[in-house]
Amino acid sequence: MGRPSKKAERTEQILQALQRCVARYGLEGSSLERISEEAGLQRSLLRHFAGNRDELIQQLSDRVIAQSDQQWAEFISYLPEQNVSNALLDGLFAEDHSDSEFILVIESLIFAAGQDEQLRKKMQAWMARFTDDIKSILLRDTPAADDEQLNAIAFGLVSIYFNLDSLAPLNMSEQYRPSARRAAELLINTLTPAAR
Amino acid sequence: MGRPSKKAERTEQILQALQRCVARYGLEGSSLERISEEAGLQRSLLRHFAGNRDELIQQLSDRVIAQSDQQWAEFISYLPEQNVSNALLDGLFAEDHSDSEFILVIESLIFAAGQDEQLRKKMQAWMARFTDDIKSILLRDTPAADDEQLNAIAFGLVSIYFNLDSLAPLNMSEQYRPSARRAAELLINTLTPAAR
DNA sequence: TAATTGATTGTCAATTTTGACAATTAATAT
DNA sequence: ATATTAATTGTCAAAATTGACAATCAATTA
Repeated sequence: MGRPSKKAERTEQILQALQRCVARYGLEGSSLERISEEAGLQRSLLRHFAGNRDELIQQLSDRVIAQSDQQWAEFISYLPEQNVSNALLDGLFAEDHSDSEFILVIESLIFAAGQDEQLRKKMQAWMARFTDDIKSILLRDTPAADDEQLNAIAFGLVSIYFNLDSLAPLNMSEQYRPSARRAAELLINTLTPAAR
Repeated sequence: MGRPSKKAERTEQILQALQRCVARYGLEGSSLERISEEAGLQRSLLRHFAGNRDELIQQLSDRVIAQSDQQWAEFISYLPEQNVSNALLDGLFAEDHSDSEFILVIESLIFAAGQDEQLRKKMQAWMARFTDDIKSILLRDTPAADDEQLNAIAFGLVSIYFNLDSLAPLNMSEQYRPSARRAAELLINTLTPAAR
């Protein structure tokens, strides 16, 4: 009995606000005041539902990583059996799929990982998963590919993908998107030149 | 007459400290306290020599951009006439040339540009210069190259270069450096496949 | 030596940020 | 209706951050 708990939805509300703030002002720039304003909740409620500052950041990183893993897994599961490289390009560089806010948060977390041992390990593992997954996707079209070359291409794709969204604060993402997509294409085609 | 001014050296001292702090804690995380500690000067002296917070950031961005332009111009001037692409790769991805601190500051500035009109314009121009310069370098080896492809490759190289250093907080730069270099090589070779 | 310029130190108040908790209000079950 | 659970509001103090300025000390020139 008793009043029903809103902890779940409130926490969601708070973490979403935190995510928006981090994408705009960075981790250090996201004061509890700003977050509470963004969430439309009193600052006391942040503490009540989500704990203090450290706990908030902890939860944010867990949440972002989990979200990323889930969306990425979903994306992979929908990839076609053949011609998977094109679908990968679409997924990474289609305008309507892009979520620069999300990537900006990831990058903020990577940056902050320099001062946080735990966070560093989390983000290291995340990054390794990401590149490994791209490698296995690429392997579907070219099972005999050289591993070193796969590493290079996977890293290149991740770089281009990240860099494109990291230009969002400059309002240059859309200007560079075609170049980004084409560069990624060029990279992939070094693996399967016949697929042109 | 009067006591000789140390403004020049002190300002240099302060901006170097600020640069180190920004690379580690980000712009918002670089409090005057931290900067003064890093510089080994009293906080009052920061204000005395370099002004308030906004002026500090202003000067940092001007300084970083000027430094970048100068070093980059120097680098370009030393490039060979032929086989320039290899020299470019060495310059961008040789371990001993790498200056991740510098790139982390650039990235912090790009991020902060989202909330600062002036800074945004500066960094937009900086980015445009950077990619344009890379394009003209690539043109030396392959004067007849397609412009769209050049744009793509230039953006790809910049992305790989940036991304590699942005992994510095994860201690993964060295792990990924060979892949980065090779990916860049693959991209360039799409322009001059004969040069393999 | 005296005057002058500027570095250096120290202090103070205003503002922001954070953490903690008490008091109140709302929703549910018995 | 009442007890219970938890959301919500409000307040307070501690700490951190910043801006401003006064006072002192150091180096130079006339």
